[in-house]
Amino acid sequence: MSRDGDYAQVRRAVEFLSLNWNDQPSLEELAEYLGLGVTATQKLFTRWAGLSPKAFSQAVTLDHAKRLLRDEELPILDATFELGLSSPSRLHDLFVTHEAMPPGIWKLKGGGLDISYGFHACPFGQALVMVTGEGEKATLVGLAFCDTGEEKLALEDMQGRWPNARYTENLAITGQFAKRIFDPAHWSPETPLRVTLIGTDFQIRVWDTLLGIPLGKAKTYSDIATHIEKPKAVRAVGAAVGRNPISFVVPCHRALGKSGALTGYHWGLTRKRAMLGWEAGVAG
DNA sequence: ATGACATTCTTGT
DNA sequence: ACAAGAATGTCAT
Repeated sequence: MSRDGDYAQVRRAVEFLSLNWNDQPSLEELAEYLGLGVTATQKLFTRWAGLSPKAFSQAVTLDHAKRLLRDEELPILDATFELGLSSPSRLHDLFVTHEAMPPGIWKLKGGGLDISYGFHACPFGQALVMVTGEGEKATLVGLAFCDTGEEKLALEDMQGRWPNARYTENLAITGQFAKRIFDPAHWSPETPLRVTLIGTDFQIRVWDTLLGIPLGKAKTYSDIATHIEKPKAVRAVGAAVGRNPISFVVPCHRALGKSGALTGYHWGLTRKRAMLGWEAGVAG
């Protein structure tokens, strides 16, 4: 719970670090900017991500981003077989089973779909969770982020994607998902997270590819374009990645520009940096 | 560091 | 059908 409340300050820290990314700010400078003591700053970060401020600022540098890209190692995992089958590097990752929604539903813009939604505090601010189905068959269709006070905008953004669906607030249902997603202790292959992708064919192939990028790794937009056998569609890939309705679970934050630059993020570049830094802590 | 432009796919009209 | 735009990439300056 303290971890969730920390994001407001972590966000300021990440902003500060990316603003001054060229001249490695010292812990003292960071603490001063935050208006905290040096030890309070230390504690804030370890509580938030199990990462010291220094380790965190290293994790969000260009160099580190390039390192994520470099390790060629495995080709992108084929996302269609990930249930139960995992590479070592995936051991600590969030496990997901996913299916694509029949194109008909996409064309109807969510018509006939009942969606429960709810906001929950998470390490990256407020998470908007959207779920269809109940009990065993409940499946995640949307995940968005915003800062406290911007909930309405985020909800409108998401509702605009499937304007014909029926929306009901239901914190009991969405809370289960939130807990499972943001607490690495709940990540396990035995209880994979059920996810349903609603989008065009092209988008789904792109999101499929994203799901195959393990924690602690990243791919460039052109890597992804090559993987779906449309090597020149880099720009269209960027658009599709940005359109991803299940942010974080479908790890769109692991898509980087060829130079390692973070290029863009629908829910704010700062959040993308925070996610990568947080993941560096989870991975280590 | 900045800017022009090539290129592919989605989406709204 | 068509045109605009997108979380890119590359090359020139």
